[in-house]
Amino acid sequence: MPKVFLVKRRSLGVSVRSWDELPDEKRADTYIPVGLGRLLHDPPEDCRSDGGSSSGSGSSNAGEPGGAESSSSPHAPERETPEPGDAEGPDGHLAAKQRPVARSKIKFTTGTCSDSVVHSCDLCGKGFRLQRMLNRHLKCHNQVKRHLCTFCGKGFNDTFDLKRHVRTHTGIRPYKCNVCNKAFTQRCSLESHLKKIHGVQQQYAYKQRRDKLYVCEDCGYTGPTQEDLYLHVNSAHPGSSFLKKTSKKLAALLQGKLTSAHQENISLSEEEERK
DNA sequence: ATATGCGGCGAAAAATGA
DNA sequence: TCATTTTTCGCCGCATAT
Repeated sequence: MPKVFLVKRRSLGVSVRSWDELPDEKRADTYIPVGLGRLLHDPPEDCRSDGGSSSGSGSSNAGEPGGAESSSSPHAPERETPEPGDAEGPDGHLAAKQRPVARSKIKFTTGTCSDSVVHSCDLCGKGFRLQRMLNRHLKCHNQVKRHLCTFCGKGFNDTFDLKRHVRTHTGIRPYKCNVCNKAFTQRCSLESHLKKIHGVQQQYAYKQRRDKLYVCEDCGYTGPTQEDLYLHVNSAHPGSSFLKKTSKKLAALLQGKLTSAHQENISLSEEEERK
């Protein structure tokens, strides 16, 4: 398991987080911050750009055990040519890139030392079993972030990281504590809360997958299955991009169900009418 | 085979309480 | 001011979709 070391840098911006107007019970699941509308037009300091999230600009290296090299700026690769349509938001990627860095998490790695490792990163020496893992890792060294937050312009390498970030703007908190009803945006936050506050230890092995929760990013609705979520989105948010992204297979399957259910309803109502 | 999505870990930063 | 809790996010492993 590779060891990583995070180096702290003083935050430059002032936090905009302000959920204290509402009690947790009320902001559970979904809470759209009052200032969101304003935020869209006037992004606060803290939410500005990435720039440096991981590709820290000139942070000091606070000691690197094992002599691994920093994965960030000192050896940062030349900027890759952005792919077409890549990181070019509606208001332009440049705008996002020019914003000052609010927070910096520079991750240093010592690399993985294993015989099975065949693909190693030229920039930080980290090794991976699979080429595709290395390919993805290389994005960490890239200062251009492909996925931009439409609310604040912050960029991410990973779509899921962006999705997760967006919840801080939409206030969607799918993970609810069943003891005190407090809600969290991430499962690990909930689990940490359960452990520290309620002394509830999760019955999962290291890295064991939990039951997947299907979350509607439009309203915070959570369902136990993908089908359940699809049906919800289909009826509540017909224009949602989720529907476009749903796999064709599942969509066709569910559409079939919907249609047959619909036809069943029609024949039922026709029958009732006849009566 | 490759790309994408998601879950999970872990750590920094921020918030909150004593 | 310090300790504790919560929030946020970087990045890796795995599963699934393309």
